[in-house]
Amino acid sequence: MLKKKRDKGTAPVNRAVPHRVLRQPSIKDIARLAKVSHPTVSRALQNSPLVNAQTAARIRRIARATGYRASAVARGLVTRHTRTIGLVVTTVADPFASEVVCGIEQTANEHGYAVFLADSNADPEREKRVVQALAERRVDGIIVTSSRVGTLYLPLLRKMMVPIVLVNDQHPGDFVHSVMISNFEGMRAAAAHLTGLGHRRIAYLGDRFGYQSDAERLAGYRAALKSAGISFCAGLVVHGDGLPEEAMRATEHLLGLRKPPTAICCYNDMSALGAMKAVRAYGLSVPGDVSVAGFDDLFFAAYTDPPLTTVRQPMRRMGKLATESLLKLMAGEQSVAQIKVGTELVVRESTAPARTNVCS
Amino acid sequence: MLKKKRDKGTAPVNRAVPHRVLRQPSIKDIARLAKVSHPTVSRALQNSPLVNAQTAARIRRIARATGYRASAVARGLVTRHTRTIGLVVTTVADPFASEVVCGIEQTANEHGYAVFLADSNADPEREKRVVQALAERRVDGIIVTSSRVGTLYLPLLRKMMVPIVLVNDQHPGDFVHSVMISNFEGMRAAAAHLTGLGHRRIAYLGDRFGYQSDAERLAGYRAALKSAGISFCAGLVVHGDGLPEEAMRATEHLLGLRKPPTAICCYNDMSALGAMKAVRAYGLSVPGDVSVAGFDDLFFAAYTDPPLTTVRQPMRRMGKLATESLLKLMAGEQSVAQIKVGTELVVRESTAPARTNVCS
DNA sequence: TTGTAGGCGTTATCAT
DNA sequence: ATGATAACGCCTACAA
Repeated sequence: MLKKKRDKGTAPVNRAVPHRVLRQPSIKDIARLAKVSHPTVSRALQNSPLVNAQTAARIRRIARATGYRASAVARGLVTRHTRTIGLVVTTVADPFASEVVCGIEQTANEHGYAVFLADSNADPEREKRVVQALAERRVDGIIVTSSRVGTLYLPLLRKMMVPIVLVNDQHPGDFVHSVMISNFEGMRAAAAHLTGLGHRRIAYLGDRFGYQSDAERLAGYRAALKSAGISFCAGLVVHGDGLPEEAMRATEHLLGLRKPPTAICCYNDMSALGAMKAVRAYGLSVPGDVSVAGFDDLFFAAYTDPPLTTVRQPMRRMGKLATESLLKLMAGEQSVAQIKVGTELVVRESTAPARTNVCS
Repeated sequence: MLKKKRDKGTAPVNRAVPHRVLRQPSIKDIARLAKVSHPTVSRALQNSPLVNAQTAARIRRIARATGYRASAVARGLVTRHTRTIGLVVTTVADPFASEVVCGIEQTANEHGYAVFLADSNADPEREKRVVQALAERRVDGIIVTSSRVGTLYLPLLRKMMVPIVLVNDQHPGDFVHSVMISNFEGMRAAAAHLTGLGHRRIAYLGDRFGYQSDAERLAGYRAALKSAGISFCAGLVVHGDGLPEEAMRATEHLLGLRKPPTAICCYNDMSALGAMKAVRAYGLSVPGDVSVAGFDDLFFAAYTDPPLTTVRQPMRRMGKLATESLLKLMAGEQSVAQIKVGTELVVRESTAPARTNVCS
């Protein structure tokens, strides 16, 4: 029986908490059982060719029988890398983030890396704290998704001396490594789709916390307008916070305009959800009276009524790309600094030709 | 400058990968700088009263200046606990799971614990592997959410000697610690709401992978029927996989029945999403022709058209409760074995009185 | 109040 | 092919 050494001689009563008094077998235990030295056990378990096949087999058998698992923490101490990455996210409880997280976790896992999940709640202070915590845990690399504070703790990240990859960060980055979505092209495609449908009064419903991505999408929207010969109207640009609730308010404002828009380009699908609800609440119909387009193509986009026309972001793949980039960096290789991934316009039924009598 | 010792004498060129050749400062570095011994540094940084206030201040200043952060891996080796918990989830890319994960992460973080996120993809083999990986990393405890294979690797978990808490596991558990939702009462309330509205032909759209929870919800549905004096009709029970797509198919089947239901109780909101779409596609309206009720109250429930009547699960709180339970267990305290959390019926607009001419 | 010595469970470097 | 021995960075006695 394996007991903590410090308990020796004290007849340790197993009181309700077995896991605190018992110890997992160590490499030395296995060595003793196999009548070899610990290094030999270590070698055998790593399938080193240097060890006799029979001894190796015996050692492995014993290891399996005892349920021995080498301690990654002890190994990490000596090898100086933990095969662990830190993943900082504003919140997992967001369908966009959770898809990215999923892609990251999968890829990391496939390469033998474990991931520490850290939620920042979009709170800069908390974000700094969690990064500190990751540093203490000696992660080999860090991925930060949709950080709203990128630049804020940039020096902090620098000091950690581990590679970092950003996914869709919201700040104009002097950061070396990141994977970003084609915000400009994506939104331009959505807006162009709308102008192609004959819409002339098209609104943009942005995200005031989106910074970089919001600016790029707005620019894409303006570019599409320009191409269609439609002059930009600042009054048709409103901002929510990327969530349905605020998007409803912003949409109500739009609908109350003397000359309301016949179409709305939303920063993301969450906003589109709110926009559609607001249009209905106003007694109008989507897309009969106003067309609505989203951005992201979250799972629910195909199930709204009407199904949402939106710009697809390959979220899982973005997570995968970020992880692969980080993996390279951690291996000491070079990696593309700015990975840009393309979007795809998914036309569903929330957008329709503008009604001619409404056109300006 | 701190360099890896092994590089000494070799004039190490800093080639593109600073983090592999540099080393983070260790406690000894700080000790040298502060002209004290390492234990003193250790004590100072832990705010031990045993160390002179001025020396402590000086040490802390130096530590801060150098960006020193004690290595959690070294500490873990000696203290024999890592302040780390493992979180196994079938997939994070699921709005239900991600809410629970969020609650867990928050609570763990507040208590100084880091969480390893492990995705099992509902694959038993993969689930076993990730648990092994967690064992190697010497997590202090494990939370498994919505496991479909609970019993399968139960012995494995036993061997790890760390406490485990399950959240909504899908297998009748002989597991000691878990937090579960009141499936029976929740679904009974939803179905009772429907019978109260005058519905007599009410269908149940379940989840064939839900096992335990599906069985309980089905039982709740049957209980409500019984209370209303409605005899159970097996033909009105269909099963999807908890996702919209399959729910659509199941709903189409229901709608094609000679005597189709006027209301559908769905296993979860995702299924309800599909059910509503199928009803519309069939040329019928929700709730005009058929009422639809969900379960979970995911964020989109308030934004569907019509807004979804559903049974709320306090997902974040469930995560919090699970974590608190695990925290107690890890501290060697007792904890309630089976925590049951209540639901709340949220009546929105996807349910309405049955049309009298349709009643049987 | 501080320093010295040992050990946590591995891997790495030498011998043999 | 195997075994001593020494790190890794920290904490915890115990000694001074």
